[in-house]
Amino acid sequence: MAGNTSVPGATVVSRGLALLFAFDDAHRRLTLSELARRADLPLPTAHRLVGELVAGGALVRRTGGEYVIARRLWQVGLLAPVETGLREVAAPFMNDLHATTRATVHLAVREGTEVLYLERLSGRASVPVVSTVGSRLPLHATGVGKVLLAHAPDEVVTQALARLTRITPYTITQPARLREQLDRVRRDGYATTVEEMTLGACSVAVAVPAGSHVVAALGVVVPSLKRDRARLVAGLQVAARGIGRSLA
Amino acid sequence: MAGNTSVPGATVVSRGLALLFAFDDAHRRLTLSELARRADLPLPTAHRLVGELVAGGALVRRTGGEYVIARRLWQVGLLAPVETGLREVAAPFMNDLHATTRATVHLAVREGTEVLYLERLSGRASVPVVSTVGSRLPLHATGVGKVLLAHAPDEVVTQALARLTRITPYTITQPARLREQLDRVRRDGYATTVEEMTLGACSVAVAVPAGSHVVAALGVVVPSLKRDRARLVAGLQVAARGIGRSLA
DNA sequence: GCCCATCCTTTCGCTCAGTGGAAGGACGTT
DNA sequence: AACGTCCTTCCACTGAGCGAAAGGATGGGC
Repeated sequence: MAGNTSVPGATVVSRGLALLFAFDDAHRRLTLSELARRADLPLPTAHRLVGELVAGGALVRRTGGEYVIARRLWQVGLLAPVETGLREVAAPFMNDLHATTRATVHLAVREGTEVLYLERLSGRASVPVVSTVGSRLPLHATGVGKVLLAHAPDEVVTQALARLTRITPYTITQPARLREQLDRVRRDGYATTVEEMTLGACSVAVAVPAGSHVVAALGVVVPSLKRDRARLVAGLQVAARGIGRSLA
Repeated sequence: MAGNTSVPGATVVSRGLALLFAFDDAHRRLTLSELARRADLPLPTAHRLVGELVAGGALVRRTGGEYVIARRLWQVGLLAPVETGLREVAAPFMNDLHATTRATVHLAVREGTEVLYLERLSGRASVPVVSTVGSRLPLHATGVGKVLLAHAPDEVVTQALARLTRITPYTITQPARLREQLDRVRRDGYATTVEEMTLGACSVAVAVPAGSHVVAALGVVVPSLKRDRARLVAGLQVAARGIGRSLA
């Protein structure tokens, strides 16, 4: 009378991956029951699969019973061809920008309706920065996100405008106001945010062109825009144009 | 009369992972049959599992039939806690070093009898550099490797000396000669290589201390050591000491 | 002390997902 | 036309995977 009632179409592989993909930037350590919940698996099943993932070197169990992604998976993940050319070309320009501004410098691309951070150079730690390389954030609340959205197909813009999540009191949640800002971004050639993602952090970003297309966005995070917005914009544009030229 | 003859102790999960771990720095793109060979699986089995890995977003099939690690796995891999504290602390010091030397700068730790590269800042591209972040190389043929070996337990040294693979004509393959060099590394406080890993590339490296232990190595790669060995050693030692102090 | 919650672990019999030999197809080389 | 290598599909057998249920372990509230 016993037996299984497993969801049809769910292979062991897909379940194993569901467990791995249960981790994200906000959940780098998960307990067994959290994993089971997030991967939508019965606890005993999760228990066995997680055990196998640990045995296979994909996860590590820490003292305390929390699981984290193993070093081995880090090594394998780094083999993925994620905008390799772009990142290589951008690196020296980002270094220069970082050296002259001392700000946090970001390189990001659009992935659906989110920004995907490809590269980051941390500035003096006084400014809080939430983004991490590999992490994704909504397009409407970040400088690089606004730039990417301003150059995205209409379809994407519509989709993004439909769900303007409030993150701080300053996050723009009115579609009309964001539309207006996107127009301004296209006209002025740069985007800004003022504490829309993180309190105490402002940002400036510009588009990285390749031919006539925009392939990425380059941005900096600073404590305030009052003083040197113009200088930052100029620096960013020099770097972005440099990257664009090197890509051609 | 048909049936299976699957290897005992091999779960689906372990096989899936074997397929993922079939990728390495020298094999970032693999065909189905290469995958099957490297993971030691029958072709039809590999075919099905790889299909599931693709469906699950862990692999991507490129036009031409080659598989590569998917972007999604890159994102998950980056969540692994791989010497996070060390890398964060080291970043600004590495930036400074990179700015003053214009050389390729490396941060690495020992993993068994290999060097694991944690961080890299590329210099002017004229010098060939094989290491990548996340990649591993033998300890005896790299600057950072020699430093790490010089401060490794005897057991590890013995193991490493037992297999001194020749990589270039200048690779040190005589145990006695390497032992002598390791003594010198401990005495002088730095290691060098001269085209022992890559023709046309030399390196200098120093230990990163944390308290009385060595936790990592910091190195630079340059086209030649003739001119500015002393300057490089000085720069490296300042940076390494800075990192060590910040870690305490 | 006792209860209840939440976590993790193990057991166990059913059954279907996983298995891989065999066969077939696509392409290129000799 | 005969061989090589690659990829794909088929299919009958079966043991690997399944998860409800039960059993521990721990911690907090009263």
